[in-house]
Amino acid sequence: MIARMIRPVANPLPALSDDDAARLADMFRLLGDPSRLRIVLACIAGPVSVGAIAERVGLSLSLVSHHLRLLRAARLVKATRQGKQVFYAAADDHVRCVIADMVSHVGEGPEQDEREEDD
Amino acid sequence: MIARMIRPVANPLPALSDDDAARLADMFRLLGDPSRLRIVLACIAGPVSVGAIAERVGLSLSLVSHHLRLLRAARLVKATRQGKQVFYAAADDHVRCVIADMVSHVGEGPEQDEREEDD
DNA sequence: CATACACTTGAACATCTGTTCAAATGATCG
DNA sequence: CGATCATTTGAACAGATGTTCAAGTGTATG
Repeated sequence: MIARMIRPVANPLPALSDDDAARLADMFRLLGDPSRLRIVLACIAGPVSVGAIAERVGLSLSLVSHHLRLLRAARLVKATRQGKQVFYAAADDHVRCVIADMVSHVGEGPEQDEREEDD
Repeated sequence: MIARMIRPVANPLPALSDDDAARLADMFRLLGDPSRLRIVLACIAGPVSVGAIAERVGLSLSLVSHHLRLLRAARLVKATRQGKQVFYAAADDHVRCVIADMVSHVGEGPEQDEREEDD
């Protein structure tokens, strides 16, 4: 019940420059890979070590690390060293919001490819 | 003022299945291409013809059509025929939200690649 | 110092994906 | 019907991208 709270009906999106659009696209592209997205989802849960992530999502340590590097560079996740381990967490609430919104969108309709729907 | 309204601090994101994650990733991947994202942005403005989009974003008719097909299949945009022309618009407010949230994220910090920031 | 653990890095490979060009479809008008 | 406009489609190509394997850091422990 409290899950789906007051949703502002979307900001006006003040005319992004082509450069801004490119930066945005970079972010979306990072979330656009299933493995990487699952890694991000694992990080949203809370600070998790690389090994824990790898096990959770069922990917090699190496691959997870590669992905984390990209996500870190884009500031989608942030890292914290603690002894031998490195813990990763979602950078801020925006990434959670973005994903939550997209979940809403997907949950909307079972996605069928039709030409028009104005009949 | 009314633009940035009450922002719920993000839904709990109720444990997505690997399948759901894949579907989500598909959506994000579509927004992850600069050309395609600019097309979506053009569609958010309001119902626009393919030709108008092509001119606005500076891409060939053919390419825009190819992209629109993918966006349509993912229900990110919806099409409406009107005479010879076909008008496209953003499917719903969710896509606007998603993009707006990502804008917020990018606007947050000028993105630098550091190992840790807990000092 | 040497060993072991946790993670990172680099190069190589196969695959996917955006783009282009040419041809085809659909719709309106004379 | 033939012509023309608006959009779509298919095949083909170059470049980007995810994945793997092997080797390289860095940190604690004995």
